[in-house]
Amino acid sequence: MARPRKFEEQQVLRDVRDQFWAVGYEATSLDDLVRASGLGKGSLYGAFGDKHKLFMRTLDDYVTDSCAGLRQSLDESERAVDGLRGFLLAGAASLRQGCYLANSTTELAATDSEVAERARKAYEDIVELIAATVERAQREGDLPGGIEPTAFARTLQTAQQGLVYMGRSGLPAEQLAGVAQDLADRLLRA
Amino acid sequence: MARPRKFEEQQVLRDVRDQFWAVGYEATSLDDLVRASGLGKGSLYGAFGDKHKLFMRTLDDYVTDSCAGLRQSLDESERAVDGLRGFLLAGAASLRQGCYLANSTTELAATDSEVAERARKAYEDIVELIAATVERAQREGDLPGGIEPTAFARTLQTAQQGLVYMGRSGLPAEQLAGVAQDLADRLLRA
DNA sequence: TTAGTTATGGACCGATCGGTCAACAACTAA
DNA sequence: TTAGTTGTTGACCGATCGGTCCATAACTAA
Repeated sequence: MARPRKFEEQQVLRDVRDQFWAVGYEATSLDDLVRASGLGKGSLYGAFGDKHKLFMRTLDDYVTDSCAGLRQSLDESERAVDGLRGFLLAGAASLRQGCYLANSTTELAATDSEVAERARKAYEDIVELIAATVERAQREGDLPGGIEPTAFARTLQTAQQGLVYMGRSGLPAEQLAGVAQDLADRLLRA
Repeated sequence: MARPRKFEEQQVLRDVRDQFWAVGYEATSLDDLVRASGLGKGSLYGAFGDKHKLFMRTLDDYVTDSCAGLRQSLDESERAVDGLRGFLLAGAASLRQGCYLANSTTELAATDSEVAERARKAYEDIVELIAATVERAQREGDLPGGIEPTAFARTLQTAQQGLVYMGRSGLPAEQLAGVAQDLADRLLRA
């Protein structure tokens, strides 16, 4: 290792991610990242590669952490349907900040195939988690057996992303919360 | 007028909008706009002002046209509930391209108050249109009278924006169409 | 101590950014 | 015709972009 790094990698990645998150990928300059991380340009390049590699790293970490958190939240719910409700309501929590993956996908997926592919995989993974929980809710008698789990999981995911977007668009928090309740009530009734 | 303009304003605005739409605001350079419009930089500035003014103009036009189209589509529906269903399904039509307003809002609303304000107004206008159509559907007996029109309009709008986003994220067209049908069936049942 | 290795940080690079401007072209009114 | 006005064009501007490089610092192994 010779000379040791003077920074904590995870902390730097979080700071960099927050900078990208705050203003977007294109609007973030290397100087912004230097300022946010406290590192010099050379260190940033040496440790993480160029701007795009660094960005993809923060996006990967975000997706990994988010999926792990979702899995845990779903598994922790004694009744699966409560987990599904929590998943929906979570979409109304981020407000103006939005979701890092959704913001990045909207900005870049049409022109950046790496981002597009990452998003596709992430949403497929989430659908799998949700679908498994839908099946559990059916076994627990909280959702009709006739529902096709994967298709319904996509419906829930779409509703959740709608909430995320309406929050980003500036819909007032209390109105957004009302929509979230309404959607949960309508989509998760037995 | 002295020397007449050699370009058609509406056509230039559409070309410029399509360029912004294709890659985003920040990723579009003035040279891109010169190329897309066929005009020189000076002409573009003389006619529309700077990059941001030009962008806001295209966004305003898009919102105006979209709202007019929606109003017409809703009014043309013999049964209001069919208009509402059409509104939902329309969210699944744009696919990767997404919605110009939604793309722009996600990219810019957090840092550009003009865009944020424009988006907020647009979505409020749309909620009004939808709410009026919800009331009509109630009078026509296709929706329960107990529903609060404005709140339910926001629920439908949120679901529609979820569809728009999932399309942008790359969800395959046939799956997106399935989600749209599913959402319409679940949210618009009497 | 010394030789070797890696991390640091900012000076520096060519390219490109958004925006300006002056010379010129194309019209109208007198 | 001529004077006045407006539109067009691309050369040009300073600023900033993403990225490189290197002198130096901070360590380890011999």
